[in-house]
Amino acid sequence: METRDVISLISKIREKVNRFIVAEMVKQGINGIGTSHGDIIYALFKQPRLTMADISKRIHKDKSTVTALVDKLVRLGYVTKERDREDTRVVYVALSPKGRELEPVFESVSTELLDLFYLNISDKEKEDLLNILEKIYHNF
Amino acid sequence: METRDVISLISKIREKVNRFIVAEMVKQGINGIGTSHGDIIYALFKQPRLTMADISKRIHKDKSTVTALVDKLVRLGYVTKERDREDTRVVYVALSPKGRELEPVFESVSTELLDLFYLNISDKEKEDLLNILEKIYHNF
DNA sequence: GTCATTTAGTTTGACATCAAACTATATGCT
DNA sequence: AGCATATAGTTTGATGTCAAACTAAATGAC
Repeated sequence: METRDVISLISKIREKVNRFIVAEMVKQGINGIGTSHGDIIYALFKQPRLTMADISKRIHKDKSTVTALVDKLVRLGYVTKERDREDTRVVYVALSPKGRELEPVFESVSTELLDLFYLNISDKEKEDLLNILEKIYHNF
Repeated sequence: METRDVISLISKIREKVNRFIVAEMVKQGINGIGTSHGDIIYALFKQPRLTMADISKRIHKDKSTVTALVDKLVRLGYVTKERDREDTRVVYVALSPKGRELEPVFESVSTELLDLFYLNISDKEKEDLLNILEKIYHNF
């Protein structure tokens, strides 16, 4: 029960959350998608198209990582890549119809996750938690 | 500022913590060591020798991952591997003299990390944070 | 005592990830 | 206009990670 344990707890919780998400997706028949792929798809629900650089910034992953992640999503048929006509360096990523079908699945997994995550946590605790974590985040 | 953000914050904080640790180690002249290697060495400060299975359990990583991590530590000269005479399936991992020299470095990095992490966080907040995170952890 | 099962660890194959080097294109300066 | 610089993405190489298959050794049931 030392203060140091908080850091370890944070790692472990993150791990549990990731495993939960992947497992729930598999239960709903969605295979081969990790949390980073999910982050990309989630971003595309809100913005119909994003460049590789946009995605990199959004999901906090290196651009070369994004190349690999998006290429996998293309392979799985969830998104498409298209070059900009004017600035041919730019690539736009957008959801395919199959990708759009994931939205309700994501919604339900997200709901289940939050229900479990916040089980027996009061509103005040939720608020405190958010405030404290934000302070810590800004310390770095 | 939604409740959902907490999960994303946790991921980001964990990422920051890991980067901080690795960067501080490099500053102190220790290269090639990631946080998982650090976890192994840290465990060996407290227990003079551990089996591969012990380590796997301690650091929450697959046993095959532990094989790779420990082999790297052997290559870097920080630990040694030795088979048990009686049960030759078992391998003991222990710190080398070079590995033991890391203890003060770890101490100082750990202190710096905690100082930064808890900057401007009151004792009450620390306690609340630990309690809430423990509850969440046990939800999974 | 022999055979099945369990246990400890390694190997293999796949993939996420990053950093550095690279390609191609656009922009800016003169 | 022409060259230097900046920007967008990809490729390459290294590493951490897991799961599944594998090897070797110990345990247990009969």
